[in-house]
Amino acid sequence: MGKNRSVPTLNDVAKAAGVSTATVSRCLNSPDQVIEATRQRVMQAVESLGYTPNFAARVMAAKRSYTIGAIIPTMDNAIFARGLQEFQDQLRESGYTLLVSSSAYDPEVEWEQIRALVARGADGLLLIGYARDAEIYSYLERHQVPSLVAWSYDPEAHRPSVGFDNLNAMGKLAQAVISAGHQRIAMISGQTLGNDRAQSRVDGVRQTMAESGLDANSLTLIETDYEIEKGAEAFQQLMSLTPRPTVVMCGNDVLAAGALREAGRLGIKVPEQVSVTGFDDIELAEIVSPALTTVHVPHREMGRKAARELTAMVEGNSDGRSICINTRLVNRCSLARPPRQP
Amino acid sequence: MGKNRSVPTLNDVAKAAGVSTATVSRCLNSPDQVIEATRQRVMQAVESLGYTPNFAARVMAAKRSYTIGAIIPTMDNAIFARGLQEFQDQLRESGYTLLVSSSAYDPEVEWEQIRALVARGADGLLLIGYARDAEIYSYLERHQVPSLVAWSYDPEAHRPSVGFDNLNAMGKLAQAVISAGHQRIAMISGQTLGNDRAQSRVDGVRQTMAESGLDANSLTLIETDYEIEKGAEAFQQLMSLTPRPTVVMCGNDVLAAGALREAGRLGIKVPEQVSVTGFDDIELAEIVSPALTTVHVPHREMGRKAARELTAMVEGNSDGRSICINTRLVNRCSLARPPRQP
DNA sequence: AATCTATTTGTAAGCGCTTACATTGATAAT
DNA sequence: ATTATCAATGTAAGCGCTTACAAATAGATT
Repeated sequence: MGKNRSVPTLNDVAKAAGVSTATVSRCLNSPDQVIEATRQRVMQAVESLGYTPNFAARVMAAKRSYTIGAIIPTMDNAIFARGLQEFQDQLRESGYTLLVSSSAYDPEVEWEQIRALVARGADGLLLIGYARDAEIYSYLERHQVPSLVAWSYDPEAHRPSVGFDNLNAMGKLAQAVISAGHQRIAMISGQTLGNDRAQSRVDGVRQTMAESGLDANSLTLIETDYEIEKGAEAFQQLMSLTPRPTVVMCGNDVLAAGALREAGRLGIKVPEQVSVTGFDDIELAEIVSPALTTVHVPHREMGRKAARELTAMVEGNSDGRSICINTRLVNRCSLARPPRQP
Repeated sequence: MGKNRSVPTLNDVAKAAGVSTATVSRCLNSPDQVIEATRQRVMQAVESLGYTPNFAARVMAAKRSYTIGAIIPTMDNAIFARGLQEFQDQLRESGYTLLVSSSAYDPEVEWEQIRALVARGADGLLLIGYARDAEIYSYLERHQVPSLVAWSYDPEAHRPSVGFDNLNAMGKLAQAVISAGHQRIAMISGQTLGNDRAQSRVDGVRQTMAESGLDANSLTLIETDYEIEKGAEAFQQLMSLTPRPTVVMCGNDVLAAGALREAGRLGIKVPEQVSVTGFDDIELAEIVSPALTTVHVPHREMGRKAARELTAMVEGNSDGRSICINTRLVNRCSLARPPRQP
């Protein structure tokens, strides 16, 4: 009641309960080491003082934070949302808190965020894609913070990751495109610089073209940011080419949605005049019209498995395995045979 | 070199540079208190040891973290993404780091996240909407953590907020709906329990109906989660009613997108047979077809202003003002006059 | 030359918690 | 009864940093 109005500490609780701070700490962290009667007294004191442990102090003393950090390139569209939500839910079940920050696709910012999270005592980190300065990985190693790569899976990379094979997934889609009869293929990709996922998707298309006897160099490629608006702009450029490509493969559904919007605006019929494909199968893909033919990525499954793997690493139960998540083609309406040659 | 492989501390740096820890600390935090020569020596030591300050220790000693926390209801769709991105960018400019967590629209989880963020030393908190247990606010007060409400603005609530007037905004849209001639109005709302934004939007419609001489009780209301799928389900229910509503006003664009998708599936023409409206004007609104008539919320402006206000509060330059952001109607294609009575 | 002032640096006391180790008391084994 | 064993609790040493205060040094002022 008439007590000091400032935030109560462990010490205050100890005094109120007539025990030592050690006992209070034990009540909170390993209750079975404390006898029932004492525990009740302590908990009552905790309750009545409205005590909440100070995290900074706890982290410092215990060198453990039960916090996992994730740095994603952007929150601005739904690409990472679903997977991350599942990641968080799974972590919560295991008693971890997830802290997220976004790097806006800027490596400098990402560096900064990583330091911030590590300095804050994150027990582990989720990173998107492999491509980043080696210095970052050695920094993490020095600080003994386990990290897991997600959204990418590359058997060659000897670094734990839970993701999917971007190259093959896009390759399969390209296969479908080519078997539909397309030869003049264009692609709107995200920036490939520092983005292995984007790069692999481009490579996937090229590789499949080559395997199908097409000239991989004939791929018309535009790189741009992953934004609807940018997808629209790129599509417009592509449509002004002669001869026009008969299909526009997009690096993800967001770009494809932009392309589709622009097609509507230009009065170009999809898929009758031009086919368009996406990647990710986020909700958007089903909503646009025509609905997108795209690659389905089981984001939730990825999030769940990533959470399991990362907690295992943090708790010393795993050195970091890699898990490949299977993607699959989703045939909807935006891909068809090319129009008859005029 | 042959040094100890563990993480370097302030002390290590001090020794390496031949100064006291205080001097090193000053180099890092208020460089102008240290003479040039010393500073260089210290910075060199910092560099060569690869030193990064331990945040927990710093927070504990300084009682200041330069961290702002935000708890949003969901990351699963784009409603909060744009505003939050701008919020973060603005904070970064002022030297703050943003940590985000999502509550999945669950008050318990929100409570937990708030505690987590406060315990982690967040200097201030951004919360979405007013509606939450009074206990939370008093907890924040006791811990002296300034908090700012966003996405809502209610002159009656005497609590700092940067947001928009949900009631009026939706009221204006209802006005447009009614002047187009609609009388059988249905609404698909988000859950109103514990969500003042959703509640206000419903109230806005009802109030305007009453003012326009319609019976506010005649509003057919379905409450559901803010998901595309749910919007679709609700729309289907609504369409099986007799007489059918002539317009379906949705609590946000996500629900509206679901409604539109379902309309397509059912072969119901929008807006010829039924009109549909949204709220938020996220990118989705422009992409669906027909493009949504909706309420435009300047999310970036809100994010920016919220960041400014919250940092001012944290730095003691403001006791927390409230700022009202103006919304505006966006007329696109999904709202038209009701069909002639059959 | 003596004194004062301002600037730069050092000393050391915490910040609130965890945990290794010491202590206590009770029960079991001899 | 004596000793060994064990569970419950207490004692106190940090964890890595900031900052009030003290000390030292160098000019400026008289």
